[in-house]
Amino acid sequence: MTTPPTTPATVPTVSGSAACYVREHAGHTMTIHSPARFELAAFARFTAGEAMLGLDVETSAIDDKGPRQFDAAFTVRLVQFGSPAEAWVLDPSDPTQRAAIYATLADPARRFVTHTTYDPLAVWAAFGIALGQRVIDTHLLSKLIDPDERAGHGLKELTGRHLDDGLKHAEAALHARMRALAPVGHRAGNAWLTWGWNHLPATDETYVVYAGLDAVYVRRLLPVLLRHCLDFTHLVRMEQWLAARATGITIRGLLLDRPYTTALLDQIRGEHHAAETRIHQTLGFPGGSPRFAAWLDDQLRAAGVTDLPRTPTGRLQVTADTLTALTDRHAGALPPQVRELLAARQVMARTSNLIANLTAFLRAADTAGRVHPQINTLRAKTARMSITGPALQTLKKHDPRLRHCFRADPGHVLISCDFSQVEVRVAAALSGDPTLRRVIASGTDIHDATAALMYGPGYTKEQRTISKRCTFGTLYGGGATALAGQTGVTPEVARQVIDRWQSTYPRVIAYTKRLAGQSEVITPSGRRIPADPARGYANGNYMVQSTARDLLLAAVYTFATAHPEAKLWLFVHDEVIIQAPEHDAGRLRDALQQAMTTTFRGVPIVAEAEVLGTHWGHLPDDMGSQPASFAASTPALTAPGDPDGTSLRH
DNA sequence: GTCTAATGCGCG
DNA sequence: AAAGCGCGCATTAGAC
Repeated sequence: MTTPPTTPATVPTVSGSAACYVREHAGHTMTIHSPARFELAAFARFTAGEAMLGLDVETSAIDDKGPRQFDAAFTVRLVQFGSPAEAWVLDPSDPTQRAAIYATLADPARRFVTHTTYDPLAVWAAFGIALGQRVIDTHLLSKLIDPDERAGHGLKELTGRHLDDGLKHAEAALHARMRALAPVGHRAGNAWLTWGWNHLPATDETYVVYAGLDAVYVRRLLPVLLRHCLDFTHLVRMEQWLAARATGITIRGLLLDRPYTTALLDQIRGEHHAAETRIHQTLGFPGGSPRFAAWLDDQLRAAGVTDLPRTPTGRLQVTADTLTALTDRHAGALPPQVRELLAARQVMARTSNLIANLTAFLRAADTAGRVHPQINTLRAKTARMSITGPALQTLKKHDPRLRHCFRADPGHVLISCDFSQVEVRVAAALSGDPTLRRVIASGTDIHDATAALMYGPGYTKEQRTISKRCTFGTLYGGGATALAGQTGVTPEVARQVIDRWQSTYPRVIAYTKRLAGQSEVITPSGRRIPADPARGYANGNYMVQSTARDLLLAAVYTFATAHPEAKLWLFVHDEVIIQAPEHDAGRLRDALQQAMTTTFRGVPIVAEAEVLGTHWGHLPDDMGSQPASFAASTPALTAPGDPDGTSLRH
């Protein structure tokens, strides 16, 4: 693609800023109307002629670790509406323009195209309007076309690939402008960028042109991407529905039990500090320093302990894991004082992760005590979702104190439902392996039955464990080395176990072998996943993991559309958590379990639902009273409007 | 000290 | 023949 030079043209006006700017890229002329001289009648004519508008917003700078769009200081500085040839850049600080923005966004007949969910969230935060399914996301479409995150799904990359490099030029110009205007003291590192987003004048030509072109280009991109989606338009519909629900979860937010979280953090910090002080006072340097590793290394050498894990530069590796192994194996050989400092260092390792988590919760919460996690509905190649800010899918499950930080809204309870061994069931359904299908149909424990088939009815506990690992290893594409590494058996023994598993379920093996040779995996739902040429063995996992994800989506769709009174609260891969009115908990628990209990190609898919109660994590009774009371201390909260549909807050 | 890449560890 | 899969993010380690 050739790059004709940008043709800046400014339509002169009587005084001050121009009314509009004209830019030409690759033979495409685009007019950008400035907020400096807004004309309501002309804007109304423009919107009346466009059924689908490109939508983009420019906002104040965002701190990713904070409440983002839900921060009290967050503002939308510009709102842009675009057709393929024209953009209107509006400044909401002007009452006339604000009213025009509001009327356009709130019009239930109007559709928008944005890139990512950043803009719909900003629209909610600034105007209280939930766009719901009235918005289509080009990022979502791009992920359906190529689910590989590394394919480049940014708006600049996509428009550069499919249209021309006009946006890239506009962005470069904007950055140059920000650097040029940033005052002394706001130039180091990325400070100029933060300053620019917050303070660049709303009528600055470079800023206005950049903002307007974003809306034009996202609008131009839509039909190009849609053409690539013709083979899976049903997925587009489904994913758009899910994205709107996920945005609803983000908007509603999860209620943080702040008194509990704060008290817990204080307590853990106390433990951490005590351990750190003990080491510092004894040795004269902090437990986290490399000097501690060197000291410990010396002590271990003196005690005759060698052959320990080291970093590439030869330093002793000090992680929670290596410390535990060390204590388990060599504590007896160490003098009491060394043993004690080692234990203190372990406390530090254990508590630092907790502190990081709890701090992140509190930082992410808005003034009402709600966190608004970002949900990427198509993060993994397999379409698995990710949750960030905070990363709620990765909290240590066996320490219920972490999950206990989150609670249902007053008068509500949380209900969780998860699939039982869904990946094994999906593998049975897709491969059609008669033995595995029979095992599942019989309703007995899959791992018990597998061990019995492999070793006879008198199988040992160890044999059950290794055959279970073998089942998962096969689904993941693992081999003898991996199995040996996990179980401690020799690779030869692992090889024999795998052989036994393979002759028990030969059709599963034949199926994954067949998939391994393909350059692309197409799932039953029509999803296309490109294979990694060097790792064809991963294809089986892509297929199974992705299909399991789509079974969850189908079930959630069935449930959520039938029961709008229950609110989706969180997804954890093969588990969904909803929030329901307390008085309705039993009925909605049953309905959720029923929706998730289905049949896939003749194989039963089983799910189990459970009413969790007011909090996510359940504390054992002896932990309940530990950190300060929280039950009655939650302040009355202003309930946000219902963001699931297309609704208005005010 | 500051930055980044790798590692470790949490979840499924 | 051999190959564990998919994530997020704090910590660690090393370069500058």
